[in-house]
Amino acid sequence: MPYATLPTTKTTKSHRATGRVTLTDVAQAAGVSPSTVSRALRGERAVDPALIERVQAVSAKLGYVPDPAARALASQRSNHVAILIPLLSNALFVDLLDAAQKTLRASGYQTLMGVTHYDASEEEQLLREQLLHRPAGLLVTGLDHNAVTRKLMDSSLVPCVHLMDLPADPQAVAPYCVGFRQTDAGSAMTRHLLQTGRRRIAFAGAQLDPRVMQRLFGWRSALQEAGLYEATLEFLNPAPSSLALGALMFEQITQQRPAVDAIFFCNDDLAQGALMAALRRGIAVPSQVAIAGFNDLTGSDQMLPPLTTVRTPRAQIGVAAAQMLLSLMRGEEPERAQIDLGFDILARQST
Amino acid sequence: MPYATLPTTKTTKSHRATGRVTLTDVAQAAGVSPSTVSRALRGERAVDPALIERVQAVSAKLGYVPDPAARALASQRSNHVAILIPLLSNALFVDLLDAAQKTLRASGYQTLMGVTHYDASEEEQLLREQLLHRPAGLLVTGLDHNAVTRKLMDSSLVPCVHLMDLPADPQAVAPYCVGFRQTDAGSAMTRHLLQTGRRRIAFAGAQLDPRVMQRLFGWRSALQEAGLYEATLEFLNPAPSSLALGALMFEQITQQRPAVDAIFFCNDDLAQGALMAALRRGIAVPSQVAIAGFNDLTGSDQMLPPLTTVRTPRAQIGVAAAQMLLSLMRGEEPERAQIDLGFDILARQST
DNA sequence: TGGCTCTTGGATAGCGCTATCCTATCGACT
DNA sequence: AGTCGATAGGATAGCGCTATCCAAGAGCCA
Repeated sequence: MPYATLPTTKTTKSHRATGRVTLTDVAQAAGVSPSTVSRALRGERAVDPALIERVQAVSAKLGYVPDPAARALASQRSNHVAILIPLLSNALFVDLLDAAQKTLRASGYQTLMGVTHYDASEEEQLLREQLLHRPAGLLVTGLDHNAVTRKLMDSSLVPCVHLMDLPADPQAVAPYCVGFRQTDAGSAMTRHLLQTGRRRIAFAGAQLDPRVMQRLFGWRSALQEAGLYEATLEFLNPAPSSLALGALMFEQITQQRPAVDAIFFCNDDLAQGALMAALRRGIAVPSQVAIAGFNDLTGSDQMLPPLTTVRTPRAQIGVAAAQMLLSLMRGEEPERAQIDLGFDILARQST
Repeated sequence: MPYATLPTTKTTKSHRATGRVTLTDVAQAAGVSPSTVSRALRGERAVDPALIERVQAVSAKLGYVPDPAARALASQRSNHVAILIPLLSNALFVDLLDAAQKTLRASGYQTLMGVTHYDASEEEQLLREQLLHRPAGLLVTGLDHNAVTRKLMDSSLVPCVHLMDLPADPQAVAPYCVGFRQTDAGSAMTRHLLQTGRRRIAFAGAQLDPRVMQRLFGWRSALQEAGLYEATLEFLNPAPSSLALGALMFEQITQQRPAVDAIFFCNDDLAQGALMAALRRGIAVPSQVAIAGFNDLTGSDQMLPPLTTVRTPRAQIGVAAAQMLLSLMRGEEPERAQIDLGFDILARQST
């Protein structure tokens, strides 16, 4: 092994030695070149199986761990995956984050979280910062981004998967998406309410992000089909969702439109608040007014009465999107650019 | 400007050129050395103010942005701050994360999140991974860690602030902590229940993490002081907290010990579930049994009746801890190693 | 004026890897 | 045999920055 006998025993430490076990240390101990160690440990190119084993053994013995910064600098790729979500105050996105993060970590990726607060320019800024770290992949919520953001995503060449939404065209070959059809979910719930005999079905939406708007469109089209749509049945409030806002909206709706016999809230936070308000007011649910929510958040099954809602596969979306991203990062082409994970109508006692 | 006239106009691009605007580009354009650019932009050492201005102008014109990987490699310090929290399924920690993340980002730090699932060895593994990125700082939840984890934290020399808990000794000079006294909060709530005339006050705890245990100790000591402590008033369940579990525990307690006139739940998830269970069962709160929670989570004020709870300053803890960490990362010594942000008893109608 | 420190800018060697180019070897096929 | 291509290992130049050492000049005092 000629390599080990080269003048490698320099005892004069550099003036910037860090004490870290480096790839070169492993190479010397194993009697091979740094290139070989690098290749053996990364499974890059063809390396003699016996050598791979030797290198792995030596590397384990020395406790060698690659330096991510050096790797990122040399290869122009880090082991970070950036994920952009609108809010941490909505359990929906936290579940998404949790699932994606867990899946990515299992494959050795670090998650860089960015919170956009539903602000396109903040999203742009965050993306800019995160691209500096040359992430190996990108997970972003939704399909609506400003032009600069889209351009950044495209020109960075970083693999990217969109969460929650699907493009209108089911045959689209781009972009990569994992989610479900918000519009369909909106009309499905509305149809469920129609089936239970409701005729004046209000829609209550907060935050008014793209997904809420799609649910609104779904509700509209279902009501229009039934010939029961009225613009005054729409109650929209741009404030963030909360139980308190749900309670407030419930009181507004029941006062302004006493004839309303069902309210479809754009998410469970609002609906839970409405149920509590109904209890306080002594308004019977569902006999006086039916209440439906969206997302099946924790606690919705514990309400009085238990809340009818749409169960959305958010954890599955996080996992599937992470898996799709992992395959993209391996350079593979997923069979489908879009994955529709569907939804379920959970008909409980509030409707 | 001699520097600009050096043989710097080599048009033969390297075979690995990345197209990025580098510090060297800025140096050439500004007619100074790379060292000067580096120093001018980082505010390191003394640099002629006029030069600083020129460098900044040139750097802005060229759109120069430092490469974090190169920086991390050269300086052995990244702009990452690692934060370890037990769970994402508990809003408490998400609020903490949100606040800390926001504060750190405003100062140019990227947050690396790690979820320990209350598992000491998972915490150790996460810390190990995160230390590889040579974080500039560390935020960890709680003071209880296994020996290896503590050793890793110490020997890494990375500034570290602990969240939520405070050491028993109020005069301790280490470690750095931001939180409040869980034990005191536990006894304060118990005393509040005693003041409202309750005599048989049960404690219901889930998850049984160190903070829950401290609240338990606080409850115990307050009851012992009042001469009302009985071991059979303790109801502990290691499962994670949830509304459903709260409902279950409420039913168990009211069945096993019908004479109990108050239940102090270790957190609001459980307490909210208990309130809903009471509604379902027709058990009057607070007249038959008082119910108290902990943390003042979202929705607790919307319950029927509104939930008495302990308002904990979790967002403030996140901000203050991040600020303390920022000053430590600047090399400053905080005036106090511990910051006690206290708590409030929110006496609402459930007690 | 000589020698001293104190400032300020420049030169350069890494930080620890990977990408790229090169070389040696081995078959396989003319 | 001779050529060619494929395979597997080695050598080395960066990746883009910062830390360290140096040098030149300024200011100061005896």
